[in-house]
Amino acid sequence: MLEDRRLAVLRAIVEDYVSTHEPVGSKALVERHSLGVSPATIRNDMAALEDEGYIAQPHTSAGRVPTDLGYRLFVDRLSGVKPLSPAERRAIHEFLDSAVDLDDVMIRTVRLLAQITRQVALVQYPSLTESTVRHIELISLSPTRVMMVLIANTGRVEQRVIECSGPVDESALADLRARLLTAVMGHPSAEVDDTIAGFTESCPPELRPLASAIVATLLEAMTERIDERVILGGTAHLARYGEAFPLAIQPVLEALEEQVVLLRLLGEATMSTGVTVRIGHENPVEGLESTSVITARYSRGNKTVASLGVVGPTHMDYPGTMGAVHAVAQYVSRILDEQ
Amino acid sequence: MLEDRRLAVLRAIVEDYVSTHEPVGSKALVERHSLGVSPATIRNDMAALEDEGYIAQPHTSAGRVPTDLGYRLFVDRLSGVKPLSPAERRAIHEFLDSAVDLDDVMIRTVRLLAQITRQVALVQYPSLTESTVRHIELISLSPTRVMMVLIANTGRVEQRVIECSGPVDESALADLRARLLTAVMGHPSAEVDDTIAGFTESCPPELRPLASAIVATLLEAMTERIDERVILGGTAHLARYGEAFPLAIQPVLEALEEQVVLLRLLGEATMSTGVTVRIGHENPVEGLESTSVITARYSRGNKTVASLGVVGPTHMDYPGTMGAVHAVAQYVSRILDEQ
DNA sequence: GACTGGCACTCGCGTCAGGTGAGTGCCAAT
DNA sequence: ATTGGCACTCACCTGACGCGAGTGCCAGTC
Repeated sequence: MLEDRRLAVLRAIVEDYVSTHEPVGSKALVERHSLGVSPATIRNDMAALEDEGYIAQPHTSAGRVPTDLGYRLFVDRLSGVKPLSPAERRAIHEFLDSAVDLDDVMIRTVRLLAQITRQVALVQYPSLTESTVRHIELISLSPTRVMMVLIANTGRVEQRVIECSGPVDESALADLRARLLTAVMGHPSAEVDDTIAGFTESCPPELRPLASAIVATLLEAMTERIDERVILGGTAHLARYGEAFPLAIQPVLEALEEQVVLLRLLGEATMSTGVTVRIGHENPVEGLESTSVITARYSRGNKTVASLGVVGPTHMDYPGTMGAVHAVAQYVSRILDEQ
Repeated sequence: MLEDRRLAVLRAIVEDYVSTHEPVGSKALVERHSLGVSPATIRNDMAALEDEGYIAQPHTSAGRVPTDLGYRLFVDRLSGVKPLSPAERRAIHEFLDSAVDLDDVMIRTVRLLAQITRQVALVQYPSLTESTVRHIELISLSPTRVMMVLIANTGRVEQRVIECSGPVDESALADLRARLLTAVMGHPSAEVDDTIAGFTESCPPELRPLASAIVATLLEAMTERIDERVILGGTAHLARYGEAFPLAIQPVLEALEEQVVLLRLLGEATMSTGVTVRIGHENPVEGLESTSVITARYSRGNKTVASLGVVGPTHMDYPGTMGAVHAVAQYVSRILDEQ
């Protein structure tokens, strides 16, 4: 009972602080929420919450502000995931449905997510490891240069140029292409390592130098570039906070420019299902200590392929943002399935 | 003579203001630059410069600050383009030389440019119109879906998926591919419109439906997506200005998120040679009224293919930035030529 | 034992006055 | 044309002051 009200107070504090961005005091709290008790009682609860580390005062004689720990408790126990309105769902659907190819889906997704959450949005391209090889094409650019185009079933395309030691004729290339296709087509990229193991040796001797160059490039494309691309949108929202807030935007912008960082943010979401929330210091990335990151995985069929999410100040609307991220991830999965 | 000194004063004001970011007064001016006259004289010159609109006072009893017009005069008549140091040139060369493909060249370029100018950098992908078609590949993804991959001599690759009304067999596809190649290979993309004019009719009747779908997609890829991609780097530099400066970063970030805007910035550079500078209100883009944009074209062979540049506050180091943009454009051209 | 009203205390913040100094415009003198 | 001198203007800093929101604590009540 007592415990219950304390949690209700915490919830009220988080909600008020998120909407006003100002420290919230006991009096304002009883006015805005019908808690049925007096400010003095609230003060006692607040003191307890502060002892336990869920809230803090910026300075004596100021209201309370939730700590990272407070947000954590709020997210874990006090709030659900706010579903989007039917109108919003419809808007998402229409917006994403008119995408023409994978690039377009990704770009539209990142814009959409930034727009509805009013935060910085991140979208990771479908990963090659989780996808299967749909086609490999070898195209001769010049006598000694071959371009390899790798197409995954997610629609993603990787291209690589291979420099050959000697001239390559078209028929050899066609032969190799056919052999490669039977070796890897339909296999998950992750297995290509294995399926391609004896490939070079299985070719006639005169093709082997080229074959081994191609295999090397293929493996490189498969492993090194995995998950490589993340796109970013809505960075302008970072500047919306009227300065002064504990959100110096420079380190955040710097962090967001590093692909590696973005990949860590999206990749380390452990929960395989649902929405992952990382709050303030829980973030593994320097520069993002005062931001929260909300991510969700999206999938193709029943395979998880990649993640998307948003980055915003710790004092964000968690239920709403989580709902939006979740919904967008679902819709992206649906779009990918349709293709 | 008198005219000469006035210009020298303007130059000194611009230089001081750029380095200190504080309004510059007559006394400080004679101290820092050996102008050989007294502060009072300088004050007269300043009054004249103010009348002519080259400088302004933020408020009475403050020093002077250059206006957009002042910077314009400075750039046009008072400053050259500062060449980079040999060390910098070497660094550029090494950094760009290790790029492995076109994407890599672009990404490295934008990072490099952002780093050496300490501004926001823009790099446009080589345009298709200015390039020639090196290869077209048709790949069947499923019985009714064909992917077209278009490769330009710049290394740029465009892919499109074509939905067919009925099933397509491999041999028909191979036939079409061969016909397409003879029709457009080696032609500048701009001419493809013409060279492809009678293509559909030249095919045997049973291929025509597919042929016309492919031609439509090809033309669309050629025209609609022309120049489409610009990449951005170093946005964190925007946050470097200690607030308060007449550079509200939110509108700038918003403007920079629009591909259309970026393309206008890079595309409208009229001078075909050298470096283009657009200062403050000269910018055609809303949100960038208090920034300057410095761009240069880069080329492949002797054909201009696209532009790159930087965006920064009007009070930037023009000679240095112009030098850097120019040098990077040159190096990118060289890299493209080598490929 | 939980809740409440009352009360003294803290301290950030906005306002105001006064002083300082950089910078200016003007003018008479050279 | 240039210069030194001089009065004037403001932005900015500083310290004093009062206000008010918010707190912690305590004694009293149900």
